[in-house]
Amino acid sequence: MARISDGTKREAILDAAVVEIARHGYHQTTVAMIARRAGVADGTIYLYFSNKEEILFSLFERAMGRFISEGRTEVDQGASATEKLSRIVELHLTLVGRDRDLAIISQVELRHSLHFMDQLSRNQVGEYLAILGQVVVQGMEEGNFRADLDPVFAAKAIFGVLDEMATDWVLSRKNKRLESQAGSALDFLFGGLGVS
Amino acid sequence: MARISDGTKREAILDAAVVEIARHGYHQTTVAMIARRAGVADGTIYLYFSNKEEILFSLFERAMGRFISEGRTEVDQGASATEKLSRIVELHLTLVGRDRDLAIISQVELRHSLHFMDQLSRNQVGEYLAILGQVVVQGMEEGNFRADLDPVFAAKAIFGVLDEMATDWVLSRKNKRLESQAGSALDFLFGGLGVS
Amino acid sequence: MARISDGTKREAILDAAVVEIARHGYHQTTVAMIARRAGVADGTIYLYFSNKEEILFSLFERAMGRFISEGRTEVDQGASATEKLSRIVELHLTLVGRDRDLAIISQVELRHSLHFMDQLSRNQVGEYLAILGQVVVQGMEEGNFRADLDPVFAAKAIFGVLDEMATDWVLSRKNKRLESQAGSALDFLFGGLGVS
Amino acid sequence: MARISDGTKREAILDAAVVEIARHGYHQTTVAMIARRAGVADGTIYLYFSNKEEILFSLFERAMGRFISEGRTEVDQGASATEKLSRIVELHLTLVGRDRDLAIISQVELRHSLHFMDQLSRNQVGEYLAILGQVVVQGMEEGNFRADLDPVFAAKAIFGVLDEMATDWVLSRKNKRLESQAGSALDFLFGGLGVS
DNA sequence: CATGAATGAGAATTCATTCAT
DNA sequence: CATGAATGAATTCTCATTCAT
Repeated sequence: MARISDGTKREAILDAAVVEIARHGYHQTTVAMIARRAGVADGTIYLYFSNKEEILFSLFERAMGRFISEGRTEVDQGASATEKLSRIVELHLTLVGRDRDLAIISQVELRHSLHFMDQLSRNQVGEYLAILGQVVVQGMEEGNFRADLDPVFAAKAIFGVLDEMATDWVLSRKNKRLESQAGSALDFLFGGLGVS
Repeated sequence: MARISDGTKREAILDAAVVEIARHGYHQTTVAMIARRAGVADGTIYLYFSNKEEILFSLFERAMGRFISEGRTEVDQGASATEKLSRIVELHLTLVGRDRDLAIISQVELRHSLHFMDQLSRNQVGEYLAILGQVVVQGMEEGNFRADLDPVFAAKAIFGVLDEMATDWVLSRKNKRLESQAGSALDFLFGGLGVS
Repeated sequence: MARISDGTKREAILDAAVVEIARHGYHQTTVAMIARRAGVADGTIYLYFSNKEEILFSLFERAMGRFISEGRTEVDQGASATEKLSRIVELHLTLVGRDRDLAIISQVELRHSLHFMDQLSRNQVGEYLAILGQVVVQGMEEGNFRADLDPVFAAKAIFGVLDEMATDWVLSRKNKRLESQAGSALDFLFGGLGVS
Repeated sequence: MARISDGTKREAILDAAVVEIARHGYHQTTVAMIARRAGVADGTIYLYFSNKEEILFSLFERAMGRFISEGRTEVDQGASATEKLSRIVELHLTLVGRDRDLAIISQVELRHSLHFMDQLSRNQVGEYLAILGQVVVQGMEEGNFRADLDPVFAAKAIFGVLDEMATDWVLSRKNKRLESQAGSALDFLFGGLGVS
């Protein structure tokens, strides 16, 4: 019966869902478990979400919302592509590394099904890739990035590196901060293996 | 009542599982569906696998087996690290791109749960990363790769790029061959964004 | 859709279980059969019992509860041991003979397994034997029962006679009332075969 | 693949069944378990028994066979009823107490279902009760047993006492020999509680 | 006679979702 | 808005039994 301080019951449900799903996995988490942790009745969940899957979607949207808005802020600042990318990388790793439970969900639970990944890819991830692509284009225009790159491909490659780092961090239970590797990441992204 | 194709019944069950799981997702696939497609009785499944999850594990092992053995072959050949990596990248993309159903499973269904990913990561993926790391070390020793790289990190980054490409290919239903992007991938891996 | 008879849904389920299990035996009785007779959904059973076996346990407890409480009442009344035993014997036979379905369960179904009998023996039956033993002790102290008896053994012997009568009554489908044999039983218990 | 020394495969199967059923209970014992212990293939069981239940029946018959034949021998010897009963009681307790596994089966597993108990009661147990009844009649004719007894009832009472002793011995895991209580049993059977 | 791989019917149990209060 | 008791569809897994070899 934990009463929620900050605000809406919807938020409380999402907060509870993050913990339960990160701990037990989406399929092992029952609606009742989420309800109990959120301090509401089972049925109450359905006043805010039309079904269990929508909780997962909403979870993701809430998290991705911050992600993109902050990412876009970086991009919108007048910096150079090099600086922008640096900031995005750091932001990505910082945001993911901030909340392990949420990271588990975004790196593992959210990838449950083709259907689900499709949604992510088409929407939020797609938007994120678009932002990355814009930065790459800018870098090329500024003459700082190689001219022979396909920006769409490069965006995916960047995302791939960051995503793998995040997954690796989730799976290794070390306490090392994820963003501490931002330097190595940028180093690799900027120069690759350094083959001339 | 499809007759067993390649020989053993176990293989037939795995073959059937690939198709059904790729098509419907692991959780929506019932053991009965796999049995029907394999042309065996439901109970027969349990003569070869102790439970449903073990089918998924076995699926992965079978696929990863080829993967690693072929990957190791590339590495064991006396070529330079640059050549080795080229071959590995092509092999990776070719193998994944060869069977879309299997790719769906490896890129999506196999990542069902933390528990499951842990297994993958600790075992086969870990071994794969080790191979990549060795190639990076070799490249550094040969003077072709930058000396300031952390080989472990670089291996993960390479894997991240390839893995993202694979996932992207699975999600985009285009018919474009996955290995056709091997050149772009190598280009990126070798030189990154080209920031000097 | 039989409407609940006595009040609570739990009772309705137990009532239904008595009938079904007596009629078909524990193993041939499905949870669905009990649910249907009780007029509830299958899942509802599990709101009141954690599994099928617990229904059987609860059945027994409910029945044995009355048994012991009434038995103890007899003992607690200030009568002589001879009178007490008479009353207990009559009560035992009357209670068992009152409901043939319940008798089938207590004499047959409840003795399913070592595990199960252990439970019974350690708990309710043990308590019942203790009561019988107390009566025997009292009878000896009053000088009405032989002094050379082991009360613990005597209690078991008494229980054995009553239990065999009950089982015999269940198996013989005659309509003869079980308690009509109380006289013979007491006669035997008091004097045995009359060997001097 | 233990090869059986003494004789028939049928016996080996029954021997194996006694152990497995005593250890795990009838329902938890699979035909495969019995087959493995007997050192035969699953299918072989069905060359000797038409189904699983028949194994249980046969088990009982084999055991009861000795029982009755030895019991009848006692009766057929020219002794007095008092002596006969003494011998029967000792024999009963000795035979049951000789093999705990078999005792578990006869006291617990064999009482699985109404259907099953019916069979027992109508056949072997019925015959055993008949023998006991004859002894009681003889005792009355000899003037050693009370004249006012119903021999049929007395036989059941005697059986009830012995049966309860056997069950009690099975459930109490003490090592005390069952036949060591033959004296107490006879004492009780001959004189009851000694109420005059 | 013996085998043991294959069968497939069968049942307990779970849990997302509803709806009367 | 909130509740939580009730629902009942859905699915894994077991195992007695068969039968081709």
